[in-house]
Amino acid sequence: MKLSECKLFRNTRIDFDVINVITYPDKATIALENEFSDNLGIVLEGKAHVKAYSLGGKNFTMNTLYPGQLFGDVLMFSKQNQTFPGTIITQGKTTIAYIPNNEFKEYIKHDYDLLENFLSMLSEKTYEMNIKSKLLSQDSVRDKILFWLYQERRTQQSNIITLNMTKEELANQLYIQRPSLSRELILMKQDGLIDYDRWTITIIK
Amino acid sequence: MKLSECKLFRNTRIDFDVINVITYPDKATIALENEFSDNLGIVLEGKAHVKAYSLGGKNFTMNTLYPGQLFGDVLMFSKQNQTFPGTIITQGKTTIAYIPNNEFKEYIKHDYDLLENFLSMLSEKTYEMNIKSKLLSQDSVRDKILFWLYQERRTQQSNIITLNMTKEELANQLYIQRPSLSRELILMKQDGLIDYDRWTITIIK
DNA sequence: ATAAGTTTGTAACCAGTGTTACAAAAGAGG
DNA sequence: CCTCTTTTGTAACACTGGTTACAAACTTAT
Repeated sequence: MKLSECKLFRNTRIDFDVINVITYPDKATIALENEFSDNLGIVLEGKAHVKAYSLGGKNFTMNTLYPGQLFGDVLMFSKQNQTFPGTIITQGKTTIAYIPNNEFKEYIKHDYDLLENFLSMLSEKTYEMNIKSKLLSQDSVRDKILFWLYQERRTQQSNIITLNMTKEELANQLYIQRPSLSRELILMKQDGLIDYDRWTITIIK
Repeated sequence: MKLSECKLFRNTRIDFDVINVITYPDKATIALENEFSDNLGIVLEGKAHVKAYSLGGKNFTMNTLYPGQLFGDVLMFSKQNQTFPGTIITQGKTTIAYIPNNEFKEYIKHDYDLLENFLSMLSEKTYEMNIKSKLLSQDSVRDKILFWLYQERRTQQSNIITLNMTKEELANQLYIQRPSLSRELILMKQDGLIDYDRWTITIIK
């Protein structure tokens, strides 16, 4: 993805030539949990996980950054000297563009479209996190599955939910264990709530 | 709290006379989950809970809004027609100021201090939510307590954590049950990790 | 078609925590 | 000082869901 194609720069007139771009190999650590940030990062190619460690020692993925998405955005304007909530690790060869915070703040002062794009992306990030909190707050495995299904029904506009991932990955997204997911899907099928196969889950009622 | 004292308006020159202010009684519902928003809301007096219902039927408090804090901010700039993540309910007599989205967007275009304040508040909200996600991701009651204690140690700058709430409220904040909290605190005391009484918890190691 | 690798289903076990109910302690008010 | 209310401790129980391990089904490559 080119910088000019990023949502952040839609309708804007930034001189992209001066922006620093770095390509990382797989599994590269590009920012550490609790580290400070001087730059806005924009993922151009590949993807990166934001991982944090729970006190029990398990690490969990807080967020996955795909091309066009930002990191360091939340830290740029918070006045309390905050730090990265998790370690950012590339998944496969990944290209990142960096813009120093002070430069970006100048851009934003003089380009209202850039500002609107930035605000919009920040808001959507916050919204996503809201949804994640809600998911985590569901208190049984079944409720987590249902919550996820209802979300997907809205975005996929269908009762037949297509899984674009393995059950293992789905379990990760739901912050539950794979056998627990398996067990509960079977029970839900028995209860007539859903039907499912390898690639889809159908919401019956 | 006066509008002029709100963090949002620090160093700004807004004409506060034109802003609509409403005072609600206790337990008033001022916004519904999944409702759209046309206004930025600013809490001036009292407080309000943002509550959502889990599928199991339990309601849980996602967030509490205190004087100076905003709601509807995340919805104003998100382009995907998003809605309130929870129902907003006053706790005690509560005063709210409203600014229509389109007006606020005009203000922000022409007042960089207002913009910086807004961005800063939005970022801090996102940061808070990050912390909440991390808390929810801790996988045992003990880890949740420890996570909370470590957070508090940072903000209170002391190993002696002052509770400004009952154990019941603390349990709510940690999304666990009060007897579970009680039980685990006793075990942690036995294990020599903490000491505690009604008003404080002391981190020993 | 066969073999190897991956994904999913299945079962048994049990630790952790929600639930409930009651007792004890602390605080508030007269 | 006594009573009433709120907060906290305590105990027993049930049950969800994590854990582990293995089998079955499905993919993929040769």
